[in-house]
Amino acid sequence: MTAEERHLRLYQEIRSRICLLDYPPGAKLGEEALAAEFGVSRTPVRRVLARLADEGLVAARHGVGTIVTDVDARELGQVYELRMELAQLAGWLSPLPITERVVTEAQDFVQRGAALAAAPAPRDFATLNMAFFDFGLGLCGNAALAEMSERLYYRTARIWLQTIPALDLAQEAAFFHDEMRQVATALEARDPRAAALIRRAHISMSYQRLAAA
Amino acid sequence: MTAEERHLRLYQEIRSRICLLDYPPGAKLGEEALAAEFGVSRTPVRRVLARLADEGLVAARHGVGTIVTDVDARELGQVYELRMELAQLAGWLSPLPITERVVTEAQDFVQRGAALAAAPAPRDFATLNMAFFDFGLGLCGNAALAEMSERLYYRTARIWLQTIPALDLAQEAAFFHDEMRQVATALEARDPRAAALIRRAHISMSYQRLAAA
DNA sequence: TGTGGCCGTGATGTACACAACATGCCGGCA
DNA sequence: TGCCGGCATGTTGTGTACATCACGGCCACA
Repeated sequence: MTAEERHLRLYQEIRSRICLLDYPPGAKLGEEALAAEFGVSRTPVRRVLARLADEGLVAARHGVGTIVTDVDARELGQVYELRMELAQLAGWLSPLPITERVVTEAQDFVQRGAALAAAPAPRDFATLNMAFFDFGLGLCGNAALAEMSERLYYRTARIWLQTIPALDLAQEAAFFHDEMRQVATALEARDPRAAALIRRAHISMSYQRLAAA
Repeated sequence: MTAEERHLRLYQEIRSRICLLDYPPGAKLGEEALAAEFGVSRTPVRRVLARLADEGLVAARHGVGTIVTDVDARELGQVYELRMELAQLAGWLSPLPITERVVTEAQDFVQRGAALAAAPAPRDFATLNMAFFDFGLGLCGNAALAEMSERLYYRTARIWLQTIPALDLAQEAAFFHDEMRQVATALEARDPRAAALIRRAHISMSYQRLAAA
């Protein structure tokens, strides 16, 4: 395994733990502890934590520790405002041709969404949401747009699991299932712009519910 | 001076050198050489190069060196497409109130633009362009949007100086001067959306001229 | 003379030791 | 009893030696 692959695995693993609240905001990510867990030295771990710090997910303070950051309301609103616009743009800037395989994947997501709605669990919800988001990135032919969208998504993804206790989990799962059904319908019609508009609408509604809670 | 400040200075300095072609695409950035120049060890330098690698400005290859990347035509087009949209969004998503000081700064940029048009020089051109871009970032109240715009700008900024020999330098300086005049006029009218639309228009026209060369 | 393998050289990647720093505790003193 | 200062402890930041890797030149051999 090459160095870059190791870095990517470590990065995605720790990022995932932050977004799934295995490391909640305020948690201390000890470099030594992580190094021991993954069987490497502090150096590659610091490389990953530096990247997470650049992306705003953690903050390293000398003599104290590397702390998972919190998401304040102002930042959250700004990120969602921008995410809405980018989600729509994904349907207009170089959308990739919708292949049969893409449609099949979308239908598979609908089924997984149905299973989630039947037995909702916060962690499964968040995991499926991340997977569906990654699927959406694959439909975007503009690499820069996909990169920015991913960066923004993961920047605030963790507040979702933080807010779930104040929301109706079953209703949220139903909304999510509906979103996937509508997106799948748009993709079956080979209409990337419709899919993008649906995504934008659901991001908007999701934020409204988040902000109200 | 704190560690983060040192990092930021080093980062901005090296990024500037890349965008001003002091380090042209293909150039090797030796960690040891940079460390010696700035009077530090390889460690902080590697921290900076890692960030530049994450942003796509350089590529570190084990056993070879850290190389300044080139910008291919497809990436350039996608980045400009997205930058146009973001430039317009800056006028709509939380634009900051336009103070008297902002107007004064804009008028100062117009004067500097006039001086540049009177005696055009590629490097001065690029430097003023970067300064004017940073000024524009300060008008955007959406921190996420400003961050993404900056990232995208610096990602392809170097192709400008690369393409200048194939363009009409005096004409480009005149275009740039016009852009600053129009933006200043919009800001004097306290109309951030007009300023944003002007920025978008000039990004679009600038790309058309770049792509034709 | 052409070619293939070996090795020197220099680069980035990793590990580790030490410096710099923040925090909390504990004891002395007013 | 309250407060203040020093110190122990643990953390991130830095420096440095070594491991790993790629490239290019050189030499042996066919």
